[in-house]
Amino acid sequence: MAKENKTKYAILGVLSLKPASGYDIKKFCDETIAHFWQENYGHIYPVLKQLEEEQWVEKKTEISEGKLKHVYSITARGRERLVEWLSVQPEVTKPRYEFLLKMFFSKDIPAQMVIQRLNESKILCQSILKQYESMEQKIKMGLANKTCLESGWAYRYSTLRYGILDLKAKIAWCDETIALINRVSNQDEEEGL
Amino acid sequence: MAKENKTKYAILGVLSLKPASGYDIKKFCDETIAHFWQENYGHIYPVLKQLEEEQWVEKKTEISEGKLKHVYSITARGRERLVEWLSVQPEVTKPRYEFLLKMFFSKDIPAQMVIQRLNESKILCQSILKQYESMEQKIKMGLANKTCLESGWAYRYSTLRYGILDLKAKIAWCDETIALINRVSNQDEEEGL
DNA sequence: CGACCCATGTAAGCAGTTACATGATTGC
DNA sequence: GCAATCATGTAACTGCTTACATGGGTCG
Repeated sequence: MAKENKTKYAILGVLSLKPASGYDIKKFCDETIAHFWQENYGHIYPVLKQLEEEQWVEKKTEISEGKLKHVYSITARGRERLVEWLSVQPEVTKPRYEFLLKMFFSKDIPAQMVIQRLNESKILCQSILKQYESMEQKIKMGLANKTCLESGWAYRYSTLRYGILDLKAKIAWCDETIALINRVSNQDEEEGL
Repeated sequence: MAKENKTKYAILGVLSLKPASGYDIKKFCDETIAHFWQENYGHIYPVLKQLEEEQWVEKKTEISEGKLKHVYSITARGRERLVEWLSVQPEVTKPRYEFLLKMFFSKDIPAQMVIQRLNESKILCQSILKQYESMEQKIKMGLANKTCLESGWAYRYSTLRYGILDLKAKIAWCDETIALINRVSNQDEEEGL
């Protein structure tokens, strides 16, 4: 019943790269996979406890510089589960796009307001796209220097590429939608005269 | 605290078009906005009750052909709330893409399996794209016949266009990612020799 | 001395999903 | 007679979010 807990596998994935604490996991999510995945402490810590009970991960408590740190590492059993999960074709995610919901019902607000919102969205997308593209450049330079040729770079790179293609599509959509609404609302005015 | 209930506004939006029962609302979601929004009875009915208490909607009980039907219509107050919600720039949705999460951590499964999954995704996207494009054709024909020139068609049309551009981007991404993984795994083999 | 990062966790609570329960009508 | 569609709801449950609580270290 209800949805499957995907946080489990996200944590398992992060730990498959190297052992980490709850804090480290959160940081990794924010710094590296934030464009398609988010986690928060309120979910990470309880799920880590759960994973420990299921023996998918192991806890080691370290004390360095007076600071307490719980470092978790993936077990053999955990690695099996991870591979099992990786091997299953993911279900199609059916996200709920609030901005499209608003767009769909927007006839009751002024067209100029809708266009303004679209422009704001477009500008935001463009700025994120710039960031992604500079990340892409860095990866490409690294490749040229052969400094990041460990196995798996291509998978990580592809998720960035997804972000880039997705943003470009969104920007194109904003452009064509602005043009469409302008055309239609001008037409309405002419008919109104 | 917690997330805002967006179902409220989705229902309000549907009722702003015309009065409907819970059943009708569900049907509308499935038939018309399913590509970016889903609802289920387990949420619709309780939220309708809530909206009635807040006097955003009104209930009228009809009995036709022995069947009980609760028809809800939006009130003036409800329309105000809807316009208020429409006027606010939606937050950027940060969806969790399970397929990208898997992709990111895929180095532990065979490259050929990843490619197969990508191919399956691509084929699925293509078939949905075909459906969307035939819907688009119908709308365009309707426009030519001037049969659907009520205000607001452009907004609904734009949501379909979003679906189309999005799917095209996904298909392009599948293609380039398959090519990338093929290139990298061939390279690995050569180095292995 | 205040801001910021490191570090760990709990509690409350809503949103949303799935399964269950019920029954009439229509059409093959 | 059986499946599908119309029609309304409830119950149980989980996933995830947000706010709260706490405390040490570092740097300007």
